[in-house]
Amino acid sequence: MSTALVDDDLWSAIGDPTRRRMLDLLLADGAGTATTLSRQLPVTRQAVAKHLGVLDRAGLVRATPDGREKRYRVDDHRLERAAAQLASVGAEWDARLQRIKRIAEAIQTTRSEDG
Amino acid sequence: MSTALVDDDLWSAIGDPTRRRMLDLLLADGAGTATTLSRQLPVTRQAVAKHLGVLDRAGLVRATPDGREKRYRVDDHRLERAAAQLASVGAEWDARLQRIKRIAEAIQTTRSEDG
DNA sequence: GTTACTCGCAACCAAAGGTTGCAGGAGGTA
DNA sequence: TACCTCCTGCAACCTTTGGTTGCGAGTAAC
Repeated sequence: MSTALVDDDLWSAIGDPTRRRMLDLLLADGAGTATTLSRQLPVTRQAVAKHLGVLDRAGLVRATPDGREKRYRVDDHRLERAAAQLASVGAEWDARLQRIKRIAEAIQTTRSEDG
Repeated sequence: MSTALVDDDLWSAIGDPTRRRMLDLLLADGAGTATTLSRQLPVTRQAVAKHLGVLDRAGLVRATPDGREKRYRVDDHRLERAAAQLASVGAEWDARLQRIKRIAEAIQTTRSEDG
């Protein structure tokens, strides 16, 4: 079962569209704070801060206190793992669909031979 | 930006773990009703029915009234598209990470040459 | 016709994403 | 030092969503 392979915390962390955009921004800029990210997003700083908390607990980002700022950076290994899980679920579904197609074709063939 | 390529309705439909398990079950069994699915899941029939509504509106499943039952089947094309989107987001993140690694290595090299 | 099973609707609850408002700490500057 | 600015964190509140229970209605089988 494809979902059995998936770390549900990791998945739910990347399941939210705002959090995915935040990861994109962090990757593009290298790092960012709740304030800088909120300036590039259609949500408030507090919403971003909550999301950063979720991503932090999921291990996808890590914080570095820097003066009065709290600078966040993507954890490469964790995001790689998340990317791999996405790909694996997609691949699993594809494989199932292909299997179903082959079975359907086999049934067609059998019917033609019978009829 | 990776998220820009993603149909948000489609993604949010497959973002829920229960809905992913439902898709897995529908693929494995070929078809199912709210009642049969709920028997294989840790949630009630009504919850399953709501999820089927979400999946239906996202186009990932289609319903066929069959006597007193309402039989649901996966829409192959739509799920293929969803799988492709998952894979593409994962691939995009991978590509960004690799790019960052190459840049980091280039900086290392430059520093060694300078120093 | 009665019994059993399925579906759909409505009310209700808890968690999550989002908002506003406010207090506090770290820097820069007169 | 005092002041002003900016970033952070906490708390209250609203709305959506995943989930529940309860109930009424239709279909199938005996």
